[in-house]
Amino acid sequence: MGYNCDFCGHQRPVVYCRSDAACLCLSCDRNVHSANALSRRHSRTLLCERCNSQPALVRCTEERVSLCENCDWIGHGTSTSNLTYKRQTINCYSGCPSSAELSSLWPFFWQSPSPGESTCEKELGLMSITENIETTSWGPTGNTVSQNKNSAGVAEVNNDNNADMGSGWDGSSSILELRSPPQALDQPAGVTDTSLPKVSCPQTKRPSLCEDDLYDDFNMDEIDLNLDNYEELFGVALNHSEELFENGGIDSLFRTNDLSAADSDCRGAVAAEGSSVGLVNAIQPACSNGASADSVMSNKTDSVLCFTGRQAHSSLSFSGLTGESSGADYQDCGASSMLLMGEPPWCPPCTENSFQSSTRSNAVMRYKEKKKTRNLVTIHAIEGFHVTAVLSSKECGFAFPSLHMFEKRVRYASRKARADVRKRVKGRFVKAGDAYDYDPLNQTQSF
DNA sequence: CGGACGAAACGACCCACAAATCGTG
DNA sequence: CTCACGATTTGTGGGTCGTTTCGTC
Repeated sequence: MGYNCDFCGHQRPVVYCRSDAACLCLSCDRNVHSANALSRRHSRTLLCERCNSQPALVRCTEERVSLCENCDWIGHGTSTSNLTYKRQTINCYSGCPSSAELSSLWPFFWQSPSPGESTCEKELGLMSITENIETTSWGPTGNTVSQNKNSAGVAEVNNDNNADMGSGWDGSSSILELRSPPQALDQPAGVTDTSLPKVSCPQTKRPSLCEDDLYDDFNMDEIDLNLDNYEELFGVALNHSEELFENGGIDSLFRTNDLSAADSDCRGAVAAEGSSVGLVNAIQPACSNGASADSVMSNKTDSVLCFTGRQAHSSLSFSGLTGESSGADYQDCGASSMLLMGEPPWCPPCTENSFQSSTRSNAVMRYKEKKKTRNLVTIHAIEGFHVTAVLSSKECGFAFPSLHMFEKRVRYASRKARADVRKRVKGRFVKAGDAYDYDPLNQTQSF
């Protein structure tokens, strides 16, 4: 991640593609995401103008700068003057919007002095919309450019917590609003508003999240481990996942996904992001309502909660063979890295440990009991999943640059197919014609 | 309570070779 | 500048082995 376009390497990056985890200039964004129908579905947003590595979530109208969650928190979250900063939520787009539509989506963007001066951006004028009503994989009603026009491209968020707190969570919310509720962005540091409801999505009639909910209803073990097969996870019914969505407040994120079977690869990414984000969102109000940040983040047994998040990711991503995730995964999957930093912006540190020790120990016990079966479920899902989802770079028209998001994703189906049928000796490939002890084709010993 | 021991889990490594990438003319 | 060609690098999966973690005595 740097200060040049990840694709062309010399233009200044302007937008961030979550699906590709790439920072792109507008020209490359257009080129890359017009390659095929799948790439057109990628959800993009502005790049953080401060760190130049993360997708921007908000636009500070005072400083006229687009900021990611981290930079926004660093710049405003700890400052008492953050109340004076007026910020706007930055919406995503997909497809290949024209310059006019981009300007409609991000009116501030074209006022900004930084982007748009290169020939790269001038090409925008030649852009043609092939899917101007292209729906993304995220929004319940289709997070489209046209949809965003209704709100002038921005969902204005004041620092008044009471002002339209739930606007980002209604049926027309955009992906960004789903990921980062306005109250999380603007809630002053160190303030725990006990008047806030316990639900993460006040207007979506989600069940309240109490401490027990955190363990019982929201424990991924209760959900993903019951999956008999991976189809159940990504099937139409989504029976078990329903529980996740109900409890995590991301139901609308998935139900309306109209992804084709051919796009199942992206579907995995959707699941990964959605799951983690939902967890973060659900954890947030729980913390802000008395659950100590320290109890969540720092103790040895804090793994109860942290692993819950890890579970959500590893179980649904269908790519992490190890079943565990690194910190980078959280970054990539869209979850706030604050979760890893120990001081989430929505959860000011406090010393009181509000978790009952017995409750925690019970949760630990449940975790340990189910730990063994977890990986089996995940691996089964992986085996049946990426075989059908993988496309080679030739088949796709371009290489996936976001491989670090899912470390074990197969990049080249042809190589996998060859490796699958290659003869081995004790797991190692052998030269063609040599004696072998394992033939994947007939599964018999040839000695 | 702490050390010793075994079991389980985990990750790194290896192999051949076609495909992808790079460098040169 | 484009193309062709050779050299180099990459990536793929199953088994093995060393290390770490966990549980029991």
